Amino acid sequence: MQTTVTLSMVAERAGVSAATVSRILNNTAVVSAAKRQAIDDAIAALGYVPNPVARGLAGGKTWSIGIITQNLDSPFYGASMRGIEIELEAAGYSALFVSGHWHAEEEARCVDVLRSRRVDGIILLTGRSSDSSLKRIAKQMPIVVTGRSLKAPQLYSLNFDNLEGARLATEKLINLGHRDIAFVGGVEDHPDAVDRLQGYTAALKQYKIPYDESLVLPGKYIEESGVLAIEELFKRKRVFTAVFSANDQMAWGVALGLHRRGVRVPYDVSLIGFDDLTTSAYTSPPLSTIRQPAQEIGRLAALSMLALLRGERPRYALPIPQWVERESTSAVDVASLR
Amino acid sequence: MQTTVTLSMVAERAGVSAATVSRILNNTAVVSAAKRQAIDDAIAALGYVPNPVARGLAGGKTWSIGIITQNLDSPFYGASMRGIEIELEAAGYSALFVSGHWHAEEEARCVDVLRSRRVDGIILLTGRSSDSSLKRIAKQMPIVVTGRSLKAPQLYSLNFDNLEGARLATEKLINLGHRDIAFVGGVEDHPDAVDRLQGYTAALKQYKIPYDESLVLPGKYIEESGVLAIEELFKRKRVFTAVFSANDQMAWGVALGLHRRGVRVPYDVSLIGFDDLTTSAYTSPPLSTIRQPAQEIGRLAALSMLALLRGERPRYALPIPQWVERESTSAVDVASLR
DNA sequence: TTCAAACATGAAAGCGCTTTCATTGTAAAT
DNA sequence: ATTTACAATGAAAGCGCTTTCATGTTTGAA
Repeated sequence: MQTTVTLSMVAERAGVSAATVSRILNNTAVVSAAKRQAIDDAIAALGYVPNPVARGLAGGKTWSIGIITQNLDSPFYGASMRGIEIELEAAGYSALFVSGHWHAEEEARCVDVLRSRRVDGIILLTGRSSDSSLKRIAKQMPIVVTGRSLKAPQLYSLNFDNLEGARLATEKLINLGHRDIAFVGGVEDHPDAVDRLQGYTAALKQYKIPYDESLVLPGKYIEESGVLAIEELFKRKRVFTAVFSANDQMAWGVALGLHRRGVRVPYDVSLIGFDDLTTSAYTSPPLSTIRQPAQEIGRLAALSMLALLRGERPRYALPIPQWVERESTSAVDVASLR
Repeated sequence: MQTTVTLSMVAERAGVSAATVSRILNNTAVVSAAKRQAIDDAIAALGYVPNPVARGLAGGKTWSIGIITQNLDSPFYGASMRGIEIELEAAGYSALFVSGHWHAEEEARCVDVLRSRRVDGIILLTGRSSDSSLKRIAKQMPIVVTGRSLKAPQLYSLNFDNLEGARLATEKLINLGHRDIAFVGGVEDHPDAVDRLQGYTAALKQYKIPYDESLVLPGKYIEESGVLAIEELFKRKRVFTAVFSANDQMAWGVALGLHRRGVRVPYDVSLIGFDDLTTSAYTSPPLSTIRQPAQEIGRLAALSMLALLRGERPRYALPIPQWVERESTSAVDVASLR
């Protein structure tokens, strides 16, 4: 702190002007090889590190980008954040994480905070804000959003095919002989929750299995919802041989609910989740699920932002949903049908 | 962006000088009530928001504090980050999260990044850096660390009593009649892992149970380690009726390893973890564990930092370890001893 | 060889704010 | 009434960097 090396000190030592040093730092003009060498030497000798705060003020760029995540402590978003960090750091940017807690209002405040911090762009991980408000933000700075499809200048969206993922999950269950498949849904007004429910019904229709409302349970994407869903299901006395949970966290809860009732997974009931969180490979039994590559989503979001920042149009797309078979699913055992 | 309101615009509208506005903003001098009112009005009318970047340059404070966590996607650190976010935001600070991945070297780089970003302070969550290097950092800016006990000016440490926690866990098992208690340890050169092993041996000694090396397994604090530990244990053919895992994540792996061998928790073997991650309440069966309040740790770390920043000496202490009984532990069943 | 065009570089003006320093005006002290 | 000491405020100098703008040099075409 006391001995902070500034650009002008570098300039002086190299015998050039501050402007020239800046030019080299930002690669913003041609500089003679001799001076370039002198400057590089001076930088090395002094151990100079540019001050991002000053750069921010002068150049208007802060080299920081804001990430609005929904929960800092969600396993899913954690992985995405990691992916973002990896790519952003490699590019010399810093990430400013703030969380919106599934609240459009709070999200708006997050945007304000980030804007006041003069971030160069915003990445919104599956937010609640309206499409139009996102477009408005995009008028001021680049923004990339996940969890929806949207087109606008300076705005890029990365959407996972939730419908297809859910369809695939249901289809797998059907192919294993299941007909009475319960569905535990996600937070109702999330687009992804809607898509997953649609995927479920699409598969049913595809295989000519009648849709039965009594097999569909509401959920909030947290473990507790899974437990409650099973309780409700038993209360309804509806026979089922399989459960498709709209995310892994709820599936863990479902497993517990089943366990409490003495129902064995997968012998009595098959269970499939959605997301493929790390932990899902280590539950007892390990959970079959649909892989949604959280970290990859983060990486691609960051890469897209970087492209936007360069003025390019990103060309990234998320991988397609993948079925991960583990030990929570098995062919339906006709004998054990209650 | 195009219409960014600056301090001088406020000053002009209020008919005062920029200096006076600044003084009010920072509460750094007495200003007559009339002007204060005029300025407040102008700020409201214009919707002025101070630019932290400019403030950072001019005042030397960036109102941001750096958080070095080990993994952005760890359930434990996630909760701590959340706690930090809550307190910091309330105080008008922003958090800059970077992760060190249990690498002293990487941690040092993180410190450099944060320093170059001119953060006002650093919170290090259970890092690998040496005590002396932390003290060196403390000479430049305030720092609070968790996971160790250390005293120095501008440095505050928040340590959880891992030894007592582990002793407590082991004691509970002993009180349930267990004598052959396996221990799955954490990353060897972590102070907390060392403490937890010591807690385990302390309880053994306290109850006059001989320490048996063949019951002690190495681990890396990740799920996989738990699975491997059980495999190793069976390979060793050592009888055991309980397992104490040095963290919850590994305990989940232990549960799976046991499940694979057809061993039932808690009927055949009792299992206890450490941390009390949210998910542990929803495993099948729910995991008994020692509660380490991750979010509270984060909150207290942030609060301590805020105190340090004010030039005060923090007076916070972590809660003592708490036993959380769920369904993975039971009294030893003499009949089922193999 | 000459002149315009292209190039390399420095001086200086900010970016939006804080903070010293100097200057008022005013109340207290003589 | 006059001096003295503050209290309130403004002018201006930065904080460390980027970016015009202007200037002196080259270069290449005529």
